[in-house]
Amino acid sequence: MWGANQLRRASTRHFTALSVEPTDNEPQGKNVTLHERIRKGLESRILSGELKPGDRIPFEHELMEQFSCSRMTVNKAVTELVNRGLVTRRRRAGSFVAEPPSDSTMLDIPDIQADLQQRGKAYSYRLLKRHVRAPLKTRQVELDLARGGEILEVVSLHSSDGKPYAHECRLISLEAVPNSRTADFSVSPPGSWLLDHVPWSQAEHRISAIPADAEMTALLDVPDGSPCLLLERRTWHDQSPVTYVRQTFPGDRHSFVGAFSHTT
Amino acid sequence: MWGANQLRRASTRHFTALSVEPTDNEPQGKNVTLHERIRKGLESRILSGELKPGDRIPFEHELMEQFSCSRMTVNKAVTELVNRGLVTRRRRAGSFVAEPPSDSTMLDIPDIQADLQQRGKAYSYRLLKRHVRAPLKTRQVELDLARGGEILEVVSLHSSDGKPYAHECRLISLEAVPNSRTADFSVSPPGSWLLDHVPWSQAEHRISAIPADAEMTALLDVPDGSPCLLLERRTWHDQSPVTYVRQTFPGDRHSFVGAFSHTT
DNA sequence: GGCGGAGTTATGTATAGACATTATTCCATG
DNA sequence: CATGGAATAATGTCTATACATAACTCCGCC
Repeated sequence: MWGANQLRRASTRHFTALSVEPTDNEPQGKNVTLHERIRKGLESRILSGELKPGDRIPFEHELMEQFSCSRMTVNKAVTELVNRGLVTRRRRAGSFVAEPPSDSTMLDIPDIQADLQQRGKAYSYRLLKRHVRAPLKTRQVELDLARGGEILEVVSLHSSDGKPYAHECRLISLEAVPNSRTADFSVSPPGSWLLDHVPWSQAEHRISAIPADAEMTALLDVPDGSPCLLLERRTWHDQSPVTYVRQTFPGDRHSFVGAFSHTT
Repeated sequence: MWGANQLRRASTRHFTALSVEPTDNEPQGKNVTLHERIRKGLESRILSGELKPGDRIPFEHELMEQFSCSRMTVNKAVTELVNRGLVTRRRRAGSFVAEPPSDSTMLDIPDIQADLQQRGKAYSYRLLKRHVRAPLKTRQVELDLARGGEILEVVSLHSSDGKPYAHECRLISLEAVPNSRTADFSVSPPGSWLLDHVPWSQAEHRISAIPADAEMTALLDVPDGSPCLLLERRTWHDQSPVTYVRQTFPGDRHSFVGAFSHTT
């Protein structure tokens, strides 16, 4: 009935991490509880990428020994990580780093693919441009990404049933993701590649409405000046910028839909 | 630097509640754990409005007795409610239903007020129209809201530093919120009134880009046909529709910004 | 070989008790 | 009357233990 994209997994529990953060090497005075220290220790190992999705985290009895505490305490820490979606547990087998949620349409384009297919549409993708270049000195976003090095620019077009669905211009930090230099983006979009290679990232989104310029008019097949939805997203991994993407959707054909609740 | 509105507290942990739900009168077989039953019991009393923000929930020793279980078990249940933001605790005093978060700009207009003031802008509000009417039979949204009765329509304009900021057309279910019939919306917007009177609601959002029509051109002071951001929101309380709102922002002046994270 | 059951292991839930912390009440003393 | 301090009552954390449950391993019997 309301249809269109889903805006899911949009949570801001940790959004402060984008500005300030406590450097993690167990500082903060003394009044940190034990289960919190255990949780934060595991959490930072997961978020930093040391423990990757699918990896087993230490058994509860190992953590008991390591922190010389009771099982209830480590259980509380791990249970909290399960609640936050970072960990899944399997009886007899152990506890494992969870796969990052893939239903975050708002977070990345490739889910448009799943979304479209769910609604019986054909998804297709076309690479328009791909090159490595220096950041523009006038664009702070590009300088942040480059961090002294170069950036990879990937421009592409996503289509639904053969009709243009979204235009995407993406910048990737070669500093943060060096092996993106040799990745193949001619078949699948960079978004899905990044999701596989850089899980557990934070993102900042900006949605606005803009008129179609000459380029969009041609690529998206819309009248000149017609309203388009512009979605900009900057993504970080472990405090360092990873990618910036600018996606343009024809405004009359698409919208972002999401369900929210006060209750978390 | 990125400025603009904040898209906060946007979480979808419970978004399935909008479609299916388990009616709550403790069904589901037998394999429901005790702390879950305790938590759900309190949760439904809070979400239904029986326990309002500021109310004290039973002491842990009372819950112990009521469910004849140990304190650790009720503690686990209440701790989970704290994690979800439904409850706050004060030593010696007890545990209380939390105030609903007010930083949810995306969820309601009145926070634009706070947002603007924070950035040194003057916020003003003007009521354009207000009347009670029957739902249009051709609009499913209005029929859902009315539930056999009438609906209240409130049209208003929000301004920043004297310049139009957003146009708002709101429908309120007189069935779900009967005392809105006599509420005064000439000074403060209906959004903030509703937040005070119907806390703990769920909402479904839709963001799209549309061209300004003649009415918006005049009210928002933008060129004819220029892109506008349209935010539609339907809100439920305890499974029943409360309000539908349609907010139009000049696209060149505003955007929605939010920070997200995979990690919850 | 394969099938089934016993044992093993790690998580899942719950208990009873201990001590700490915080904030309130209330009383005694100056 | 004010003020300091003890008693009190709630949550905050942690322990040691128990039993349940799921899933895997291994071994023996047909």
